[in-house]
Amino acid sequence: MNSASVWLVAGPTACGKSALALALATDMGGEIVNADSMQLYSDLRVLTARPSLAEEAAAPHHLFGVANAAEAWSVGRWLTAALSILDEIAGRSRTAIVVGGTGLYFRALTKGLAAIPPVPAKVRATIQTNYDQLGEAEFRQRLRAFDPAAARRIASADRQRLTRALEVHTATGRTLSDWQADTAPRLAPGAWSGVVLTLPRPELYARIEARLDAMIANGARAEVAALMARGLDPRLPAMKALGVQSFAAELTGRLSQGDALAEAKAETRRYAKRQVAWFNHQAADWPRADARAGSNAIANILKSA
RNA sequence: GCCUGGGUAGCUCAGUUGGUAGAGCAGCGGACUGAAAAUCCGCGUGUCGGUGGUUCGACUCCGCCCCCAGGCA
Repeated sequence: MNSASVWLVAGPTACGKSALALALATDMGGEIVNADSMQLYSDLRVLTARPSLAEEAAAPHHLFGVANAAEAWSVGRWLTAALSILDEIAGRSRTAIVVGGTGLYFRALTKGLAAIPPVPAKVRATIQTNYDQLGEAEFRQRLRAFDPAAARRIASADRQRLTRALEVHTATGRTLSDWQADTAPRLAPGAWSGVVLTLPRPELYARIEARLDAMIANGARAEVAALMARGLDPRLPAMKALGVQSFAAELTGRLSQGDALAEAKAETRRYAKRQVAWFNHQAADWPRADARAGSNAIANILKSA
């Protein structure tokens, strides 16, 4: 990347990232790139707190609402799309402001993602069946024969990672550990600067509370009803967006309105906590900034980093 | 004012015949390479309303006081 800058703005949900990104973009004449795994999908604008049409009109926005809930995007797919957009923005000599709460996406950008080819659906299905038949202990035993490092490293009951490891070996003939050891950053180390936004826990939780209340007032329930009416596979990523299951349960009468909202709030708080833990440990070397600081203060941090 | 039932974790509650207490929810800490708003691991956080007494020992028994919910007045 050349002299044009790439700014990465990370932080927990509801801390004010989008508003800040917009302020930075208008101040700098920059363009915003989404780094949020759920704002990728077009179906849940309200529930995923995606920028409004008016906000999107105020500055160029990329990768927001570009996917259909029926599709399953992934870090890899996002990374490819994001890199090509960053390239275009650099071509215009403008500042790219990559904003979102998905830590893994930032990691893929700054530390790389192993170049593992897509695993065929057939292989995945076979491995899932294997897991069901063998049970965790035996499955792990089988994985150990091919990829002892992965078998050792993956925590107990972590089916998702256990099956992924065997899927990769089956599909590529090379172990996941091997692939992962062979990973390089996609953004050159000096070509970007990042900041992690922080907020005191009580303040963050208060904002989450207010945000969920606002979502309800803005039609989140209808959005979930429309999504559920499509009868999509519940395992699709978009179906796992925070609140979808809770409000769907409310629609079928399994949860009361109050309980569904309370559950969605609790899940969002736990998510925010996981994000904070991720950034604290995976992006420990990024500068921090209070999310309430103005865009000027944050722009200065990004410029000097 | 009297009667009854309660006051135990942030909340709702459990606690056998006296041996300093435990569940759910909430919360807290952590892991993290293609589902990552995912997936997973770990942790009870407590003047048992207060105060006297009985006892080697009281959340458990007794007295008094305070608070809450019902009932009678």
